[in-house]
Amino acid sequence: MTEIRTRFAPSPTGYLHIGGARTALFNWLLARNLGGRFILRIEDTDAQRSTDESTRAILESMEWLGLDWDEGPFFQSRRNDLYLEYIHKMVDSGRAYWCHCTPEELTAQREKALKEGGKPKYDGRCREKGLGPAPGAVIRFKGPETGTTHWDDLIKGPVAFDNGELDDLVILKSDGQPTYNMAVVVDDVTMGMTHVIRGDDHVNNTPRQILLYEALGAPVPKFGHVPMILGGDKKRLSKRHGAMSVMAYHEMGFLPEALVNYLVRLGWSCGDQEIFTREELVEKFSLDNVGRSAGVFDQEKLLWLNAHYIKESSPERIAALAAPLLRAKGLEDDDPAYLAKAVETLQPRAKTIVELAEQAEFFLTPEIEYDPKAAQKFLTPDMAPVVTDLADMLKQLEAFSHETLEKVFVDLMEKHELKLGKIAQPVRVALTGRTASPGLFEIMEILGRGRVLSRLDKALVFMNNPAA
RNA sequence: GUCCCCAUCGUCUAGCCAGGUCCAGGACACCGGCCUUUCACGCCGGCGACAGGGGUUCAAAUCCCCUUGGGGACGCCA
Repeated sequence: MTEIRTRFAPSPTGYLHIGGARTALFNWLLARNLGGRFILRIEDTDAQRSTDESTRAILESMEWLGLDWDEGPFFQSRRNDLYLEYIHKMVDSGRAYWCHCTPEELTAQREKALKEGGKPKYDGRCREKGLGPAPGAVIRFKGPETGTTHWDDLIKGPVAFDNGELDDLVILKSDGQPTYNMAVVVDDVTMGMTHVIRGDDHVNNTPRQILLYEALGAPVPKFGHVPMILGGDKKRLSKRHGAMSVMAYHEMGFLPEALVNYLVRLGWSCGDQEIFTREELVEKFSLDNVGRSAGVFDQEKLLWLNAHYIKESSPERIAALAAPLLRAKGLEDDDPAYLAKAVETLQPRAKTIVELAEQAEFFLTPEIEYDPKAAQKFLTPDMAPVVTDLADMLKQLEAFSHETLEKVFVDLMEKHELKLGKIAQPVRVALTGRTASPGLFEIMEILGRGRVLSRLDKALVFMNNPAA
């Protein structure tokens, strides 16, 4: 069997969104699974809406997700001569013709057809006129008026369209640019695509494109249409459902492997398995297990996967990801190992890097700020003697470790006849400013004697004079 | 309006193609419990679905038809 070739062909009219990312992922996975090649093509024939900034954003997103391409990126805007060559070849062979209808006439035609209960399509009035080029003229494909066009969709199975449903689509715009359908077909033919995996919203384009392949005498690739992603209200996913862009998820503190894992499982399955390494994905992916129905994007599940991958990652990696967020708040430490130690205690407690960075603040802040409620409840005058004792005992401690600290607290409990919980919470508030944190002995060991003592001192001041 | 596609717990899904082992399995979320110095993590348990109606068959979540519901497409956008 010859090497398969897949592609991802976004138009640079905005950032790479979740749906596009999944389409790219499926193409990438198919190519990697079958040992084929994955091509990236930028469809920028719409000069009005395409921007370089969008192209950069898309490439950045692809890279962040780890979807590397073997060829490209190719730009349609630089291949105009090629499209023109094919288009004129079709005119010469009688498979296409010039059309002089104005946009106004076409709109009128559509409205008329709609009123009569039909499909709003071009009526083919210029088909047999034998017109030539003219200002404002376009070239249309001369499609068959009878018969059916069908294909065996890799995901949906057999799909058939009546050719009578299709009108003569424009292949060359009046501005001299090819239309999407034409450019795509010429590209997919000349780039040797064997598999075209794209969004469900292209199903209606497929019969038209197949007709173009046939008119060009080119082999028709296999098509696979992946279902759309919907919002919670089952409507097509859009901005009002929340973040759409891949990089927004990056900024919200998601790990790329979490997004990839989530996206691939939205529409594809492999028995009951939920978590996949990239290697497993490449090994196990198959279009056979891609579902046919649309799926609702569920951020809760994405969050769960993200939490999972945060727990699984090395503290060093997570620390490196959180460091910039902390730095932005003016929190930094000369010793990267210190942050890594701190982060390690937070990994089972955070669902996003953003969340984790917030939780890590107390490790770095020079001055603890108390949550007012927490301070009021736990930093009470009656606890001052206990905290004073604790500080004294800590000063005399030889080794400042989890084990020795635990021993200190046991002694403290006995001396004051208090349960651990009674002592732990005030100390926790003193050290972190909050009532919830990683294990007390853990954080004390990491903070070190100096920070712990100064924070206890500050707490004592507060306890003895809560009004101030 | 016309055409195309889809239909299992709230959500993602397994099962469907090769009907019986499915009074339907897993995961997220939710609820309860355990663990515990707090919060998480983890572990255990619970709630919860074959859209409806006809067929075919000894037997249907699985096959066929209809209805309903949902989505998509009907551009000189891609």
